[in-house]
Amino acid sequence: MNKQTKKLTLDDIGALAGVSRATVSRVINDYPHITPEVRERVQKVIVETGYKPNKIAQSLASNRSGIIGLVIPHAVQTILTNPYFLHLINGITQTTNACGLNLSLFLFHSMNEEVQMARSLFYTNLIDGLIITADRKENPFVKQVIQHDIPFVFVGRPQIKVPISYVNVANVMGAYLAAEHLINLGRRRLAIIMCDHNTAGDDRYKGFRQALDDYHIEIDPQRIVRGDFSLESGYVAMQQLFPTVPDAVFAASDMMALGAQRAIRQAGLIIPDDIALVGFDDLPQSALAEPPLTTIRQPIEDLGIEAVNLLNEMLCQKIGLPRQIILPVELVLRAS
Amino acid sequence: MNKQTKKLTLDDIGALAGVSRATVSRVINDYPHITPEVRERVQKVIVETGYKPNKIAQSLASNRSGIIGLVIPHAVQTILTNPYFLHLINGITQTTNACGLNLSLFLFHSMNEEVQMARSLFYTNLIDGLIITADRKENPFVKQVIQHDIPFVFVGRPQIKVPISYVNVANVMGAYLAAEHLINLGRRRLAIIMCDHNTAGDDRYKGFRQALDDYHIEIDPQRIVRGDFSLESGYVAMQQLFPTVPDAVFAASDMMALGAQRAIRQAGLIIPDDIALVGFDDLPQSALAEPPLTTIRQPIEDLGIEAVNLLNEMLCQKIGLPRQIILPVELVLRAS
DNA sequence: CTGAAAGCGCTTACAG
DNA sequence: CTGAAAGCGCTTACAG
Repeated sequence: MNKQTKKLTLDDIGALAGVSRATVSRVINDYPHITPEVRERVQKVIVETGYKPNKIAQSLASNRSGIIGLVIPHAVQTILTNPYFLHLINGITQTTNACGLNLSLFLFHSMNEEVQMARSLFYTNLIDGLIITADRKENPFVKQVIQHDIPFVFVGRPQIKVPISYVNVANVMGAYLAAEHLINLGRRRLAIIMCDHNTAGDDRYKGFRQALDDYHIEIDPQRIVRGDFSLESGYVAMQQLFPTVPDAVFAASDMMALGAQRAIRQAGLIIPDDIALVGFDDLPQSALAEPPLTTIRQPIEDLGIEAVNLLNEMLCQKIGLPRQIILPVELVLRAS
Repeated sequence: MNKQTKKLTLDDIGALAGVSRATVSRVINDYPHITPEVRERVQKVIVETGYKPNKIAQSLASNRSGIIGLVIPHAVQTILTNPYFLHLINGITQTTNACGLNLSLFLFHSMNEEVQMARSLFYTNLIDGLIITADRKENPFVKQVIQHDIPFVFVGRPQIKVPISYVNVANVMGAYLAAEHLINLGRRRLAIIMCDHNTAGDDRYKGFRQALDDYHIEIDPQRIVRGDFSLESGYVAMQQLFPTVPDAVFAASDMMALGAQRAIRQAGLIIPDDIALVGFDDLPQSALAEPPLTTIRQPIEDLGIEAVNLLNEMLCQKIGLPRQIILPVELVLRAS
């Protein structure tokens, strides 16, 4: 059955339909000026034979592979515990599937691997464009990619002065909303578990401070502690915070908030009675936490969708200048 | 700079090195019989120019794209909450990177998408081989893929009678170990939260029953309840179990165990004093649970590594017949 | 509107 | 050991 049939080519279809291979190619590529009857005849043969063009040959001839790469710089620790990437990939694949694009995954496990693979990414003509996650401030890909003429879109704001295309969520606004909410709750001894490993952390810190400024609330420097976005670091950070007796804590990520929550529980304190707690991300587990975590929801899946759409427009030459897309966030009220 | 340089071709390198393009191709592909000096001269030019072969052209000429596809049938719910896939992808990319293979991701969001994309997967010559996750018993890909001549490896045991290649963990043995551990703890009122959505669930149930048989322990049918591998389902299942007063529960997945754990805590019971609880998977969050969850660790990352290696051998024609690889699991002692 | 032909950048028998 | 040449299966000016 299928196993024996030789692979059909454009010429075969042309012969069967009584036209040239050029014409078959044109109907496949929706070239407009074709006599309707001819088009129909060809399409009939294509359907009957189940012909599918050889994508590799198409790529070589058209200089377009239809493959985009998702680059996740080495951050294994993060990726393995963080559902963020799953949501992102979900949004991305949804959109590539819809656009007829192929998604190639470049996940690096060491700095070395990163450097090695970068070259083959840029030079081998396999990939039409790149979506790159901006996970750290010092992202070597940022510098490398802008020196080449491969189209790319960052997910998250990269730390760089030149204008480039990226999609991001409103981190500053989100943190502002979180702080404002805590203030509206009547809390005044606000604390923050921040993280300055990437620009998202920076922006969230900025939004938090902005809200305090706007509401003329002072913050004790002792109530500003750092984590690394992980649950463990949130746990430790919260313990550093206890001596300062905060009545409200904003954790710059849900994972850290979940860690803080555990420390709070173990200290015998009640959320939100003793300490109000707000996270950032709205991970699936946050809704399931005990008590459910109030947090800032960011539309991670949409980030993936928008990234692909933006890149796709760049590939179709519809866009010249770098473009930035900022997606809104929202406060999700739960325990606090 | 880089932006202006025209892309080099084999001919360019040949001209620069004073040899034909065929020779350059041969040194690039490590063809053995080449005069050392010629090889060196060519390699020098390649390094100096930073030449990288066009992969698309290589693919067309060699009929080998170097791209393998990871197919995740539509199971969005699962994938989004389950770190399993992240570990798997991590193992897979580690190995594809090392082998010089490219990984293309095929994640489906509906049955319809699955059917549509399947054809282009099989017929467009883009993909050399497939790694397919066997997430459900009714996996339409199983039937489709075996009708084509594309090499493939399943991750997990598919429900099918014909012999095919797959990598799997010792589910039966793992569940046996779990039950045996509970028995050794002196428990006799054993219960199981099972799931029959896929063969992993079946196998775990089987191993559990086997241990009970071997130790001549009866099980009250009321103590056999079902979930769907999710936390919520484990929570609900545990509540069904309370009336049967079990002193030990084996949950066929950590997510279900975590749900059960919550139900147990809310019922005011203590783990392991009142109820011993064992899960299966060893997710990152299981070690962080309160109390830490005793579970069966499965080497998910290794599953990815072995899958790629097996597929790669198939692609290199080193292997003819279908092969099955079963990776060991181990009991991880924590609270229970 | 359609076809003949060149070309995309490689690989690989076939000679020598 | 190395080169000339054909070929992989498409796309796309160029004519007509």
